[in-house]
Formats: sequence, C-alpha cells, structure tokens
Amino acid sequence: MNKIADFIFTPTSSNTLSNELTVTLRDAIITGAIKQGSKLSETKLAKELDVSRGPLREAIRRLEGMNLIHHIAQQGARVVTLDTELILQIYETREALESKASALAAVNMSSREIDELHRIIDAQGKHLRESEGAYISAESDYAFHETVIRGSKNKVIERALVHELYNLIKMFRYQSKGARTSTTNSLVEHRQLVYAIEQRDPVLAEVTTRRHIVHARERIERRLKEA
Amino acid sequence: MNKIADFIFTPTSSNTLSNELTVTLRDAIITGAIKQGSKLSETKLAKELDVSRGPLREAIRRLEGMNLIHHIAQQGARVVTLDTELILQIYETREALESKASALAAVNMSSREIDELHRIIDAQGKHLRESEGAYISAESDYAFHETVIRGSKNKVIERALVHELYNLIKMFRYQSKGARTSTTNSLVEHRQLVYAIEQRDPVLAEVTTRRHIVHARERIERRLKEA
DNA sequence: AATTGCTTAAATGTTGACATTTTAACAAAA
DNA sequence: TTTTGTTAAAATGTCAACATTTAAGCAATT
Repeated sequence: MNKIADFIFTPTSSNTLSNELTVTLRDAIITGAIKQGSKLSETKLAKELDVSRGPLREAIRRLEGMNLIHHIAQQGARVVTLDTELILQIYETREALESKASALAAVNMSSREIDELHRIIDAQGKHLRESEGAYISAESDYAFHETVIRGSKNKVIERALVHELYNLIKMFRYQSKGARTSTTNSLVEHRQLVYAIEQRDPVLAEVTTRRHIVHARERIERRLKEA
Repeated sequence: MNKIADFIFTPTSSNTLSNELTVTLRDAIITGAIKQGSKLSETKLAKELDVSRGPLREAIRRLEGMNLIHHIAQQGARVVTLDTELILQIYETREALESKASALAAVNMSSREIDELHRIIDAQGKHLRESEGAYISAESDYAFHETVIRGSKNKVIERALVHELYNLIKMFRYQSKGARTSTTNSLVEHRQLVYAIEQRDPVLAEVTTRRHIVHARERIERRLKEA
C-alpha cells in the first residue's frame, strides 16, 4: 500500500483499539484521572470504555512495561504509587541515563538538531521575560530534554528514558501542585548544556546535565521532606 | 512474595499460562532457538505450543517491554536483531546504569550481601586455578553483577538492568560463539569492585565498574570489527 | 468479640469463533 | 518486463462465553 494514500485516507484512525487504549490509560494515569495505587478492574474499565477485555488486557501489559502499573497474577493490576523513595530512585536513574545521553549528544547531534535546541531555549527565555511567572512550561521543558536525548542517537537510552522514566516523571510533576517545572535557574542550565553540545564537549555536557538533574532532585527532596 | 520479585519478572512455576509462555519464549529467544529477526507468527506458535492466542499475545506484549521483540500493528512481532550498532548502544547504556548501581551499592549494600560477593569471586578464583580454561562461567558472572545491582537498593535501576538490558546481553553472549564471559582480567576487576564496596567508597566503585564495562565493550568492538 | 469454615459473587485467566487487514498469487494491461 | 488490479488465503485484531481463582459475606463455634 502506498504511503501517500495512507496519509491522505487514513490519517490517525489506522491505530488499533489496544493502541488507543494504551494511550488513553497512560494519560489517565499521568494526569491522575486514575489515582495512584488504585486497582484497574478489567470488567469495570471494559464497561466504562465500551471495549472488550482482550485489547484492554494487552494495553495493561504494555503499561506494565512502562512501569506505570504493577500486575500480580490472579490479583490484577494497580497503578504505581509514587512515594518519596521511588521518586528519588527515578531521579537517580535519570541522572545516570541522561548525563550519558548528553555526552553522546555532544558527539552525535546534527547541527540541525542543535538549531532546534536554540529555538526551544529562546522561546523559554522570551516566555520568562514577557510573563510574570518565573516558570517554564512543562511541555517546553520536556521538548528540550527529549531533543537532547534523541540527539544521543542511542535508541536503548532513548527508550529507557522516554518510554519508561519520563512517563513516571510527568506523572509525578502533573500531580504535584507545587512541582512547577523549573525556575529561571533551569534556563541558565539549559543554555550551558547547549553550549557544551555546540563545543562538542561530551565531558562538559555530561557534567552539566548531571548537575541539572541533581539540582532538580534536591529541590524535590527538600519539598517532599517538608510534607 | 517479596517486593523485588514482584517488580522484576521472576514468576514461579505454579503460575499462569501467559507467565509460563513469557519465560518459555524469553529463553527461546535468548538461546537462539527462535532466531534473531524472525517473525513470531501467532497462529503457528499457538499450534506448536498447544495454547490459544490470548495468553500468547500477552506474553508477546511483555517481551516487547523487555526489548526482546518489536511489534508493529497489523504486521506482527519480530525478534530483535542484535547488530553491531545495537550491541554497542546496549553496552553504553549498561555502563551508565551499572556504574551508578555500583556507587549506590557501596553505600547501601548490607554486609551479608558483601559476603555473598566474596563467595562468588572466591568460587570464580578457584574455578580459574583448577580448570585449564581461562574463563569464568557465564552464570557466575551474572550472579556477581546481579548481586551488586540488587545491592544498590534502587528498584528502578535494577529493573532497567535485570529485566531489560541483561536479557539482551545474555542473548548476545549466548549466541556469540567467541564471546566467552571473561578472562582472568575480569576477576581482578571484580575483586577491585568488591574492595571499593567494602571500603564504602562510591566514587571508586563507580569508576571501577565503568572501566570494567568499557573493557568488555572494547573487547566486543574489536571482535565485531574483525568480522 | 474474634476466629474458623462454608457459600456465593465477582474478578481474572483462557478459549474458540468472528472481523478486518495484510500478504501473496496471478491475470491483465502498458 | 514491469506495472496494475483482482482475488484468495493467511495473519492479526476483536469479541463474547466459559473456567478457575480470589474475595466477600455470613453463620457457627470458641
């Protein structure tokens, strides 16, 4: 079948039901529409979403692979609970993977991709100057980090970060009222990383990223310890 | 059942059919009984294994989450192909994760777990002295590394390494005739790591592990470049 | 009141049939 | 020969019913 014809006649609807369910449930979990620790009852969910249990079970298996739910045989699936310990472990893992991704990006990124990084941080700077709030939008922050990660050209790291870790991070941030994405300080650190990548300096890129993530983790740690 | 066993995929023998299928297929893929790049035909497999397609599909979804197969909607699932590029990316990822795991293990491991490490490397040393071959058994090598990883007490890293990366590494090693686990040099590096952990020195543990894995990757790179 | 054991209801696991899509084979046309 | 279009077969996606296990409710007993 022709690619153009596919694009024209079947833009998005060519997805399978189980794929759509995966996305629907993932977003419901990230936003908290389905609460942490709650049970995903197959029979109930199937009725609510008006689907049969087959595709629903497959979607649940996929979410299992994304670390968003735990499944125990004969007992069912529960949404993961983001307690303090798990959050800190997630950030430790992110530190290890994303600092390596940045080092690789400094070597492997194309100049076109570096241009994209500039566009993103310029937009972030403009946003910070023009708006009163001192916060970068979550979407823009994710776009920046995911561009760097893709720039590593390492599919294994990319999958581990984007397909697994970042869903958990998004879930945590979205459901934490006080966890605004980043302060002005974050933008400075983003600029430092872009500089390191432009200089094709993997060591500097790695160290910069590591510090950026450690800072984020320390902010979270302080905030969680208060509560 | 303990928490770790829940988080990592280690079903017991008295489990559901879909769990047994997951283990069966995983091992068949690792050993090469199902070849790299080959298609997992649901109908054919279901007949061969004398099961229905439902549990089989769920097992395939899980293997997808373990990075052992790729699945494309309406086209089916194929076993991953371990080309040179992917292998090197796997080792880059392992370097990032396991060096961090070692640093954490230096802080978090119990003395009981450190004793376990001693038992493992002592057995490896005895094996090297007594047998003519200068190779450590693959099982013993995995046991050592997985003990360190568990010692990190970081479930996210543990899952990423044991549940995902190590399956790919085992698959590669098992199917590479020339890829014997390690030479005498590996045992020296293992001893150095245990020393670092005993000293509760996370930086030394991290550096030692990073070098150990880089060495392994360089050996592989040389060997793959020859062929 | 707390515990044990039985019974019933509900949930998960599994199956086989049906629906839709893809693939392959093949004929016709350029 | 290559391309296009049609058709049949096979594969994947989906569904609804059945089987088994777990959980809940409720007596009966201590």
